[in-house]
Amino acid sequence: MAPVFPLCPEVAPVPVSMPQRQTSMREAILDAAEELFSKSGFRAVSMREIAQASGANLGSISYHFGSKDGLLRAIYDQHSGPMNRRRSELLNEAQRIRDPEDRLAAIVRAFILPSLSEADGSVGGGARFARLRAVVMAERHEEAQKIIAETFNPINLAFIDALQECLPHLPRADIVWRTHFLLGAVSYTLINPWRVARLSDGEADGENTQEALAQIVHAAVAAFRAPATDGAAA
Amino acid sequence: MAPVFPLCPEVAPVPVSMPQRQTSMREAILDAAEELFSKSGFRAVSMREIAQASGANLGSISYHFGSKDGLLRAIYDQHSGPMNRRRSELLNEAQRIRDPEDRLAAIVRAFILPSLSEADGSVGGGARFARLRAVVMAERHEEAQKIIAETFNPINLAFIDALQECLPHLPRADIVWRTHFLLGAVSYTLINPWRVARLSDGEADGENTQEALAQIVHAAVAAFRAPATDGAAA
DNA sequence: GCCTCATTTGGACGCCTGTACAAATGCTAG
DNA sequence: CTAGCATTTGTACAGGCGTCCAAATGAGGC
Repeated sequence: MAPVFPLCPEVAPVPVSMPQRQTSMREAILDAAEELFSKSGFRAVSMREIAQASGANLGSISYHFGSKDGLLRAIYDQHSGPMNRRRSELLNEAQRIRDPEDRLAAIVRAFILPSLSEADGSVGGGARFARLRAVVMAERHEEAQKIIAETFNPINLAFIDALQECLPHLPRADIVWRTHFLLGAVSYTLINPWRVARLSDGEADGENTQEALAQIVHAAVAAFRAPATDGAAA
Repeated sequence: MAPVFPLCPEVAPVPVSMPQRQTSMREAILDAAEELFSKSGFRAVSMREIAQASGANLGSISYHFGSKDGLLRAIYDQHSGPMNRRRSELLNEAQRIRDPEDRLAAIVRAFILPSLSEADGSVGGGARFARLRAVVMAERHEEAQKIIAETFNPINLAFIDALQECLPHLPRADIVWRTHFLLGAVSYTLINPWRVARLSDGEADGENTQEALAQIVHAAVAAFRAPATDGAAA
């Protein structure tokens, strides 16, 4: 017997209005799984942990998602649509800016904002999902990498094209490299937010989204504005 | 086992003297474990896989290292000394440069070169170990994070101090942030070297150490040279 | 009322995990 | 050659894992 969690989050000591999302068990499982995966990675979290955290039965997870991989894919399906839509909108907005300097900064911001902001129109916000992506990517989980590539490569290429338009003098390879570094900086910040605070003795705060966003945009814009990298400069 | 990373162009075909290391079983286990951990992370690799890859018996691993955590710590112990020594040397060298512009670039290079180069004076080179650190760090393995912080924070702070000396006008928080981004870019490149090639249609090569080093140093120097980030600019 | 279908439940399955340990082996010194 | 110690071997263990399934439960249409 496992009488740990009798009944669930829905009829629990919750007031009335806010927790509207917890209608179905399926969503509770998705939410709990995303939370746990983003915190500890994919492999380290067991289906039993997810079951307990969501108040669902172990078998219900299999019933709704088929397998652990299926659960992961469902999480991606839930988020990739809204996130990419948001990024497209922001990119379009940014591209309408005439001044190339301002446009560059706006594009960079549009590129990373949906990954850093807490609200992206879907449950849990974009930051948690972005952290999940970063952590799972680092695990080199094959299925996840395939999904990520399929889902995010097209929009990433659109951003690279937009950047190329701002910086016509740069070889495309340089732009790709710097975009890659930008993604790395975001990932690293999402995975290890506390490191900034530790290295700065609390002067900087890695968990402050606004601060992180301002710092990263500023640094990235400076990097993009640098002249072409001479390969022989090594 | 499969030689998966053809990353290094510099000292590849050494004929006679190098591969004498395989004398003891203990070293064979360390080598195989580092290889596997750096490729797939800590949790995903079982002791049985390590045993098979190293040609050792499962029990021998317990005998030499006590536990799986012990094995991980042994890997860190093997590398952290040489790597930090190398970084200190390079930092000292860099700091002797008079011209602040050249000095900045040299410091950045000294900061990351031991993590990217294949040879750091210890078995397997620094790149594999750095990749291991990046992957394990992303797994949020507690023991590993403790070890990493203990081992690398002091030298990281030394680098930050050196950078501050080159850039006295910058608030320390800005320097910490940009150093953090630099680490993120390196980690991301080590974890996903192929992404650069995919995004650039092969025009850029993420597995080419020299190219990666040149690109990352160039971008980072530009970022460091940027004026202070105004917090209100968000 | 009953029938139906979606969901939930508890448990079982086989496999794999890290660890422990007694026995066998190999090497080195006396 | 033999004694002693370091190392290697094979195996056993207890427990966690993802998956699967038959039975129980629930709610809505007739």
